[in-house]
Amino acid sequence: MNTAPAASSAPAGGPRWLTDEEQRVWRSYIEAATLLEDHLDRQLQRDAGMPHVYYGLLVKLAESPHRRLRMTELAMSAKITRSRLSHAIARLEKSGWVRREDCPSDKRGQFAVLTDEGQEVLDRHAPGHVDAVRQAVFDRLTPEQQKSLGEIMRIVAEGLQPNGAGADLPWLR
Amino acid sequence: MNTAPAASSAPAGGPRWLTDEEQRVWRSYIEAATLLEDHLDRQLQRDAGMPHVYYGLLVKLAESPHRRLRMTELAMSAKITRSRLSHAIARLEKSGWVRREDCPSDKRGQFAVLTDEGQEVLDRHAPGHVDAVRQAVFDRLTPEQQKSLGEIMRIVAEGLQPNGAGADLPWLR
DNA sequence: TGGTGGAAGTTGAGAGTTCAAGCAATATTG
DNA sequence: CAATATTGCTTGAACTCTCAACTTCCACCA
Repeated sequence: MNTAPAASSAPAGGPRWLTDEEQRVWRSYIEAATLLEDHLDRQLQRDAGMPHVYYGLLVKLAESPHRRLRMTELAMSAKITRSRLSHAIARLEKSGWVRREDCPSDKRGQFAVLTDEGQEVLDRHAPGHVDAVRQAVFDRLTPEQQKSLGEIMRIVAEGLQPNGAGADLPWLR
Repeated sequence: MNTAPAASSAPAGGPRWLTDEEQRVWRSYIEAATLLEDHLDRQLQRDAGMPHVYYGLLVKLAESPHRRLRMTELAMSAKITRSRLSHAIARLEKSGWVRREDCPSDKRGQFAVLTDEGQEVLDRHAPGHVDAVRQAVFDRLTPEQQKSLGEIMRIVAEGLQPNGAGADLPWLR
């Protein structure tokens, strides 16, 4: 959803428009990404009572030593801003799935800790979520396509990473 | 962000967990999608004063006959709900980039029409947006990868489409 | 022709996100 | 060691999105 004046590319320094084929690829990407995010959000909101991102946060915590992570680490790992994470953790705390703990070695620091309830919610709804992901993505792709998707997305993600040879951001603002 | 108890898959009817490799692919997808959407939103918000989705709506209108589309058609084409579109068009109307028009043949119907101002905003910011997309995606992928990405995302999108051999939804609720 | 069911679109409230500003604690530097 | 800059995280307001009504109008059919 974004480009195309008339023909393909401009003569010299003008904007390098997307070719028709590039446009088709981009459009497919946007559509799939929109539908997929929407689909997973809806599935998890219905079944587990939280959006997809929040579920992802619980998973990250569950995989971490002592089920805990510093706020900034969690934010970086989930690729979201600290602000967004602050609000998210506040909400997850209200639901009883996460608890905050002070960091002993740095009085500014906070740990987000997965509670037992949080772990239970995760255990209870993981199968349904995996199914949704399978049905929407993996079951429809050949092994080669899956591999390809992984490589492609890894490249794109790296390019947008604060460090990743591309950006100059102090990490997402 | 979502799956993995310990090993790969369960014996019988149990949930089919993602393999380690599938998990890596999925993680890469989520990260790239999150970073990309964030990046484009920020770019467009800064330069053009609207989020990526809204920009996409203007593009759809610009490509349509008489720069207009019925609300439902626009919503379907952009893969968003009617409700979301209603709010979005209200906002774009306030900004002066879109105007609503009654449909003569169906008194319930509304057209969303791109205004001249809207077209100008689009013309003014398209180059910057194309650049952003190129830098983040196309410049980093080989032609084969681009082709592959297109095929993969087309498949995923089709699977989540209301009709597309998969869902039973009255089109997104 | 007058119900009745469905389609088109909107609305408002609640939830989530962004952005800029802010506070407190740590690191750095002269 | 006292300024000063930086880091870690939070906050509130403005904005966007979702969900569940709700209104209006069309289409169908007896």
